[in-house]
Amino acid sequence: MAPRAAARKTGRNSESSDKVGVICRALRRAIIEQALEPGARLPEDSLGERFGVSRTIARHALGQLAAEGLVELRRNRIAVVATPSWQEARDAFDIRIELERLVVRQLAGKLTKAQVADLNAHVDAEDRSRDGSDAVSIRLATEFHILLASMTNSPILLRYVSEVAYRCCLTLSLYSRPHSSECGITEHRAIIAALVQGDEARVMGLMHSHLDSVATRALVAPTPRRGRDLLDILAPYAEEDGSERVVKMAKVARGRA
Amino acid sequence: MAPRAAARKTGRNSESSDKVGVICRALRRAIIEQALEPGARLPEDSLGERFGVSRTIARHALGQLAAEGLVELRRNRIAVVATPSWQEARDAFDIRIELERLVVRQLAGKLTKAQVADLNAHVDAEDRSRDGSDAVSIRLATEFHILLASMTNSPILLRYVSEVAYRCCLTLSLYSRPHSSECGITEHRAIIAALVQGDEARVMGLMHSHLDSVATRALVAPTPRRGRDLLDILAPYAEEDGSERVVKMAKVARGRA
DNA sequence: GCGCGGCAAAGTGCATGCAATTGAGGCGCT
DNA sequence: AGCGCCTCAATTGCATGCACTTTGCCGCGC
Repeated sequence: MAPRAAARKTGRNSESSDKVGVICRALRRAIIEQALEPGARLPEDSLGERFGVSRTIARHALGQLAAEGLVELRRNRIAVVATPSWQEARDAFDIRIELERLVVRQLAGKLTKAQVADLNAHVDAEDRSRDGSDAVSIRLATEFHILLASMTNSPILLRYVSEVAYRCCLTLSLYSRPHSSECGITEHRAIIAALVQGDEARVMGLMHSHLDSVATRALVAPTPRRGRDLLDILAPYAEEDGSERVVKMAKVARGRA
Repeated sequence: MAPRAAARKTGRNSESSDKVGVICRALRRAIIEQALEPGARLPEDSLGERFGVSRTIARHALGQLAAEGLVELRRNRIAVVATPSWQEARDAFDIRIELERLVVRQLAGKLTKAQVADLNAHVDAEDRSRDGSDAVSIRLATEFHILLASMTNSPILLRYVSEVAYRCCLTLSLYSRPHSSECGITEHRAIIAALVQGDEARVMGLMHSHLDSVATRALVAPTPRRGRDLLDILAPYAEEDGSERVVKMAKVARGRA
């Protein structure tokens, strides 16, 4: 009733109930903070119950997350948090390096005062988080890069950088030593400075070496060494019945033998 | 029953009924062949009816395509084929250039005989398609790049190259002159040759200039000039109720000129 | 003691039904 | 005629129900 009168409210309303989005964001965050480890089971019912929605919605959210590579969906089986292979982790970092070079190239010398302030505030938050849990500082480090990407005003670039950064973040929980993280903060500050200064080549170099160092520091072992990895190694063998599979970007790469 | 015995069949079965995937592939293809123009409406019921599934499945497929940026999903409104802005088209090409440089860098000098044969066969097909419809040759040109990406054995790279290539393909139907396409074929052959020869720098340069020339040749006008563009231009203004919105790649474009 | 076969619980795959929202045309008012 | 309200068909948002698949478990035969 009074549809016309309510129409004004509708605008605000349209944002409010994005249930799928809420679940996606929550899960993404839980995954990158390692509250959900790779391999963790994500049954639709439990998800639905936890978030107060039906399986339909939970399922849809899992679909989105699977499209982003954070979740693995196997037919008739419980969805699990993705467990990227070491090779996939390397590939993700390679892609990320190129994408973020693009980001800083577009941004060099073009940041507004407000944006610089935002960036500095974020790095300050990173600094403060060094006392807290590792998980939070890893998340903040990742979000620094996403914040940067959001400043390009390129929705596409933002989306790809976000995705690949989350994936890289996920791999850290698999292949990195317990340590890490705090080291990147000074590099973040250097990147901001170089961006303000506006030297394209220099800032691209900085970003490149920053990510490269994170990658090589993080991805320590050519073969994963963690509790679950026997299962990981066996997975590709146990999976198939012999028939070839279309390039579904599923498991093609595993074979590094 | 006889679950153990039936297990053999299950393997074959698992491939057969991927209804969501079937719909996605069909729609993707229809979109890049311009059977579905940007702005075309995609109601869930019609889709479901056409493919013999329920709305639930059609909806899920639309969700996936929206995640890939081929479809725009607005709450409580009919889904439509995406209508990227000119700027988004440029951004997509920029990203694509970087990603495909990565592809050829990984592939240079590492192609097997079989792979080279596949590539040549594909380009032959492109050649033959010059008599046929523009749509098909555009699709084949795009698929050449995807074929290349699939040879890297990096599922992640393959996924991103595919997505961004499809998006670029989509923009061609909006911003390019009727002409085009056949020109790229000789460049494809040159790239294959350089890959076989194995000169990394050279093949990266070739790929770069190939894509760059496609982009600049294709994206002719800084402001789109096509039937529906008054609506396009007005869309961002008509959209909001004043509250800020994160760059959400929102666009409104209804057909019906 | 050990493995095989089957049963039951858990979980997914999908369709359908109902409420809510939107968009468009009709109707009256000015 | 022009303008705005109101109503209704079209369409989406979401939950629920049913069938099928998978998996763990228990008992049976060897």
